[in-house]
Amino acid sequence: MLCGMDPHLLRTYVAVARLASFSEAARELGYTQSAVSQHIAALEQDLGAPLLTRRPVAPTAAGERLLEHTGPLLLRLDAARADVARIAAAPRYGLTLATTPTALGPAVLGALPPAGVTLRVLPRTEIPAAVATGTADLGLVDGLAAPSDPLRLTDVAPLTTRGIAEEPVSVLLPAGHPLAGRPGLRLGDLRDARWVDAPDAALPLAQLRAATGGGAFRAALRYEGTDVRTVTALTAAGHGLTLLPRPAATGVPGTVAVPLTAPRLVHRTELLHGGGTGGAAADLARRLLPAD
Amino acid sequence: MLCGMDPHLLRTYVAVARLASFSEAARELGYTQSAVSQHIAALEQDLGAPLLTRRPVAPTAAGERLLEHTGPLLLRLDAARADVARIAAAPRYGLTLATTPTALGPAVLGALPPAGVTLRVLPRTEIPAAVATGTADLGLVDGLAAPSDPLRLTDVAPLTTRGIAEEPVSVLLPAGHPLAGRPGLRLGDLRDARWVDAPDAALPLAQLRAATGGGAFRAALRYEGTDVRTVTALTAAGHGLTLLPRPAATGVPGTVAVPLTAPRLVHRTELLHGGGTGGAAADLARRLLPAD
DNA sequence: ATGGTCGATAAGCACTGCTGATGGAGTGGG
DNA sequence: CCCACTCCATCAGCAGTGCTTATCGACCAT
Repeated sequence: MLCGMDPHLLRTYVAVARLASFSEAARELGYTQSAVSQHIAALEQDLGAPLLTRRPVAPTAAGERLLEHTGPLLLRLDAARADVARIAAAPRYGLTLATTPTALGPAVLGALPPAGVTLRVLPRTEIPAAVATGTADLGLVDGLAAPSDPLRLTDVAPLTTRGIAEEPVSVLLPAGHPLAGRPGLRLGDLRDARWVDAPDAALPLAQLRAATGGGAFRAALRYEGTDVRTVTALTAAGHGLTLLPRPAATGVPGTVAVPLTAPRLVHRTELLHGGGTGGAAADLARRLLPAD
Repeated sequence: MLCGMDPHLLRTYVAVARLASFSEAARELGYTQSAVSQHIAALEQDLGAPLLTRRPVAPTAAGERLLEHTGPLLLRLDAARADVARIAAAPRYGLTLATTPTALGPAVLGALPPAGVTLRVLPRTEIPAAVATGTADLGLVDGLAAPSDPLRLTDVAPLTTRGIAEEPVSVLLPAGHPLAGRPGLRLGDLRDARWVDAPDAALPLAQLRAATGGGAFRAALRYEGTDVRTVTALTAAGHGLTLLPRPAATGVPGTVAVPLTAPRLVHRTELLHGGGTGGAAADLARRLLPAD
């Protein structure tokens, strides 16, 4: 029998689940349909439970559960391979920095070397994975947190993480908004506000909810993408408020940025990198760290 | 060639690294020494770097790095298998609850059903693993945290985690200690104190360091074990102070428990369980949750 | 020298895991 | 109603894998 929980089997399983088809998965993976069928059968026998319904092909309850595991699992596997391989490989010249759009503050931009850096803007959740698998040499993640509290990141691999900046948080309002004149806003003032939920371009409402213990924030509009400009334009046009770090919120035409005063939250930026203490990546990492 | 990053290969690798011997590892795994040699060779070729020095057998830099990955990786694999298999398996009667010694407060003890529960006291770090792999149905982990902050647990698998209690933290002092008369203690008062570091029987000093941003606490004695009684006895005998949740610290003969007033930290207890919402485990979980 | 231990390597072989072919079940069209 | 088509399961066959046994070279202690 095929041996239990082989990564190969898991990969074909996720492919089958994703494509909802044995034959399609076989084509994608370069196997025969027969082989895929045998892979799934092996997995099901090994785990003692059917994972997929056939006709239509869809995950069973057990299969759903397995799918929740496979993602992190395969990711960690790739991360491990990449991490070890990185030690052996010749140090690349040219550095890739994965970042969220709002993490790129003036401090970071100032510290970048004059040439040889590739910036890659990614959704928040993909950055640890990118650093772990070596897709990027360094990562910048930001988010809402209580002052001096670290961010809560999914750990895909043993990564080093260090806070490099904390900035005030601002609420971005359209110029004519009734609250636009205030010197500061408490979250209670915004109980009835409508928000633009742009988790990968601004600060995610989900983090606001988590940090404050879960008031309901009504999202008028959801924006999926990484372009801050678009989101501020949406706010200016009255589609809803946006939460941004202060540097990113100031000076946007047609809007007013008002500091969020309560609860006490900060926009925190953290630097992620793999283990090595040598090489261009570590150099840049040191330059990004606050002086100490 | 043996295919890359097979769990089999990883397992033999960790065995070899742990035993520092190919032949020993072969014996333990039920292979031939030859097979083990081939496994390691396959891994090294796949990763493109030597992982072990021979004679003496010890991990290289790359090997050390790999070892950091293998633990969580293999754990997650077992967790996934166990989690999926659990759905299929007939629900066991008899419930296992993995817990730290200090997490067993009166609230928990009161909620336990009259019979059919196995308690298993484990080191803090092993509890998530035990729950994930199904060694235990439920887990109780405790630690120091800022009020209403969740604990920072290593995520081995998608586990549900809920806070079930927060209690004050006390410093346990021997009866004659100069500070024993105080109504409350600030951490600054204890700058020069000697501690008993008993990470698995009391509250770990490491967490105190992490929560306060890293003053140095001098450990006079380190205790590795899970018996609270022994640790309180050590403190009574003057070997150093101990940090305990208040319920566990009160009424210990020969000692005085003084609340820690600053920084504002609490002893937080969290309940861990796997996914299912049915079965005896979920019932107990519901009874342990605070009324809401 | 020499016996003993350790890991690397070669040769051989059983069996795994693939392919290709066939079968049964469901589906849509004429 | 039947036929053609698609999909997955199953079977047989075969190449290649990964194991074992056997041997070798290196190192160590006696």
